[in-house]
Amino acid sequence: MKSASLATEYHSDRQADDDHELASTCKALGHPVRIRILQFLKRVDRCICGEIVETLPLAQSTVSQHLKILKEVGLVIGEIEGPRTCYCLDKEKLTRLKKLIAGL
Amino acid sequence: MKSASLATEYHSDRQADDDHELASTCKALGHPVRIRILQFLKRVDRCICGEIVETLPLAQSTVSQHLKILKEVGLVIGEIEGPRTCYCLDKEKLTRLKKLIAGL
DNA sequence: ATCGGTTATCGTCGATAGGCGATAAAGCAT
DNA sequence: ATGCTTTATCGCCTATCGACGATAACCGAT
Repeated sequence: MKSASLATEYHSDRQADDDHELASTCKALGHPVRIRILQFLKRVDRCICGEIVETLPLAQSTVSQHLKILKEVGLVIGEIEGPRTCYCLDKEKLTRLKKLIAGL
Repeated sequence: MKSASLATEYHSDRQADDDHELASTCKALGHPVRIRILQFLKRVDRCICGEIVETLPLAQSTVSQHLKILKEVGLVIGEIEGPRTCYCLDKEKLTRLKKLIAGL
């Protein structure tokens, strides 16, 4: 059961979904360390977690948390390769973000 | 006194400033209500606070807080007009955001 | 089977975010 | 001066964030 609220008066459900997607993606980008991680991944294309940890003045567990957040919104993909995890950007998701931002 | 840390190894100060600007701007965008406010301001160009409150299912104080956050990062400008405040987008800041996002 | 290397998760802590009602502040009108 | 309208701020509460160390989980090699 879904009631129309004042808040959706001017917005289709489709639009509301976009709003939430954009907000949650931006929230994930709302920390300088996570921006750095994205830029690093763009430069190196793909790398294992340990390399990312080396570039940052943070504990391994903290970096792993940031990577988890980026994974949850789909900006980053992590593939398990034996004992390690290989990370890379999801370029499609990044493109979609750019499109949503450009529409503001 | 500024020491070079491992974290800045691949980043100029200029780049670090951009990272922080982008992160804090994205952080401000990281809530669906604030996305809605920006879109509403785009549609109506400019309006007083009360009109924004009417479009949202939130208390006036809550909306005022969201507007404060958008003002702090410069996405929104608030001009006091007598007893009320007139809000509008800062299109230059929005353009800069789009540029920074496009560079990711 | 155990060890070494790598990454994810847990638990904890202080700080911040997000919501609200109540109240202050400011300008206009009476 | 008193009110009325509008907006900002305060205080409170709960929930989430961000950092860390410790530990678990996983795999490959010995």
